Order: sequence, then structure tokens, then C-alpha cells
Amino acid sequence: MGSASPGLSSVSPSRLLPPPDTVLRTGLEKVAAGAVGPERRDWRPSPPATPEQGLSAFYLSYFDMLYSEDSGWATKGPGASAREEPSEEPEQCPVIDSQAPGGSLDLAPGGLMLEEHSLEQVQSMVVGEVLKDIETACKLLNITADPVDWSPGNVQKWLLWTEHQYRLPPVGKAFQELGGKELCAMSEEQFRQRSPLGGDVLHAHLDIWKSAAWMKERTSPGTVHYCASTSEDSWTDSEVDSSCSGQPIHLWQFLKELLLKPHSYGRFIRWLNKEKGIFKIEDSAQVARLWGIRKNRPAMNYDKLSRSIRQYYKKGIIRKPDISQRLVYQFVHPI
DNA sequence: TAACAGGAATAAT
DNA sequence: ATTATTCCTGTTA
Repeated sequence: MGSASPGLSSVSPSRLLPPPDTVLRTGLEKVAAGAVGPERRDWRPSPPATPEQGLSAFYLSYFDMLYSEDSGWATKGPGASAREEPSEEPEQCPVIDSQAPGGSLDLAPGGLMLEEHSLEQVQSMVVGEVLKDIETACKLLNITADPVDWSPGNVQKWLLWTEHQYRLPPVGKAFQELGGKELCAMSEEQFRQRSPLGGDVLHAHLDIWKSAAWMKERTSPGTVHYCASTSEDSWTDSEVDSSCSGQPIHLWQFLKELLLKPHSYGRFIRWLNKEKGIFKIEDSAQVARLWGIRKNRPAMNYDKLSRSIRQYYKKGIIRKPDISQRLVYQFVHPI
């Protein structure tokens, strides 16, 4: 759990950086507004996989994290460090699934759930989580945090990932050939022109990235950020860095990174037994798609991804668990 | 029907 | 040279 708190305390944007905080917050509000907005819900979730409303899930997922295992001040339940057993429903699902189709997010104006914690606390918490998620996405997509530096290819990756992550309507080629600089220069209106359906929300997301990059530059030009070597959970988060090491990422590294972010990817892949390294791919198509985005392999699918996993058998990196189950694999690991 | 196993050729680095 | 991708045949649940 340790990875969250140091990062947050070091960022603590609410007091340090009033202006960008508000910028980021307005971005979030825009995004959240998109979720509950009146006629925003024409599009259907592109994959039939889960019935989530993309954006509310986005906002909620951060809220959810405030109570999740690796959060700093989270109220730990009775079975705090208990294992994640092979039972159904990963921990974040109840929260996300609980949203009524009407978008009853009880958290913006009234703050119904915030009696015990000040709104500011929560906000800075959310901001911190946003920053962390952006960093994860950077590693995952192999792009820089600052959108201004993006190549057209990076822009496409970001678009694909954002659509996918937040279930936006597909934007297609609307932003083809645009570099990060041009993208950042575009107004919300221009976004809407290019992509009438989700352009505004996309713009809000980009706004968040821009603000985050801005903040990052202000706080720590030479980021050393949180590399807390939380010993508590053994090898799982030890040598997964994957981005600092140079070299193209390996599939097993990629899978571990997804596994490390159950808030974001727990619906696609999750641990069945973290100690033993047993994990299950819940949504093979989505995992393959993410992998394809990461490797710039648009034709990637689970058939091919799984072939790559099978190559690990003889190398002793991944194997099938003793009781073989569909979509379940195990990292062999001598720690 | 989708996941699984693994051979083989090719591509990417 | 290693690793991943692509395509394939055949098997399993």
C-alpha cells in the first residue's frame, strides 16, 4: 500500500499550487459533468463487456481509491491485509456498479459522503491520484507526461487509450496527423467540431493532462517521485519499472503493470493469488487491445497475445497454474 | 465457441 | 540472437 501516501504527501497540490489545482479541478468537473449531462449518454459503451458509464466510472474510480487498499488515509476494513481470494467481484466493482443509470453521483455539490473529511482533503487526494494515473498511463503507452511533446503517433495512442479507459465514443480519424502541440492549441470548440460526440470530454481530459504537466514542472523539475520500495508485498512491485530500463517492454512486464493498478484495470485482469503470482485475465479482448496500443500493433488480439504468453512457458517466466483454468496464468518466481 | 498447445515463418530490435 | 508477431493445425472444455 505504501506507494500512494508518499506520492500524495509530496504533491499535496491543494495548498502548494492554488491556480493549477483549480484548473485541474475544473477539468475534472467538466469530465464529471459529461457523465451526468443531459444528452451525453447517446453513445453506448463500445465493448459489450461491462455496463459502466464511462465518465462516471472515471470519477468514481478515483473516489473508490480513497477507500482502497493502497490509499494513505483509507479506512481499512476489518480484514485489512487480507488476501484477495479467488472469489468473485474485485473490490472496486461494488462501488462502480452501484451507480444508477441516472448518474446519481452524490459527491459533487452536497458532498453527502464527505462528512468526516473536508472537501479539500478529498480534492487534493483526487488530484494526487490523477497525477499517479497519468504517470501510469505514460509508462503504459510509452509517452511523455506533457502533451505538448507528443508526436502524432503519441496523440493517437493517447486518444485510443482515453477512449478505451473511459468508454468514450470512438473518435476515429478525427485527430489524425495532429501533433501534441497542435492538439494542445485547440479549443474545446474545435474539439467538438472534430468530434461532435465526445470532443468536449476529450478536451477536458486533455486539460487535465496539461494541468498535470504544468504542475509537475512547478513542483519538481527533476522529478524523483515516489519509488517507495514497499517491502510489504514482495516481488510484485519490485522490479516492474519497465520504463526506466530503456528497451522495449516485455509482455510479462506489461501484464504486471496492469496488475498493479486494479483501480484502472481490475476489470480486465486481476490477481487471483498475488502471493503465488496467479492472475486471471477477465477480459481478454481488452487486455489484448491495451497491449496492441502499447506496442503499436493494431491487429493484436488475444490469440496472438496468448501465444506470446505461451512462449514464456519454456523460459520459466509464466506458466499455467497447477489447476489449469481458462484465462488463468501464473508468474513463476523465485522471488 | 473460445481457450489452449505448440510448430513454423517472419518481423522487430 | 532474442523476443514478439503472425498464421496455422489440432485439441480441450
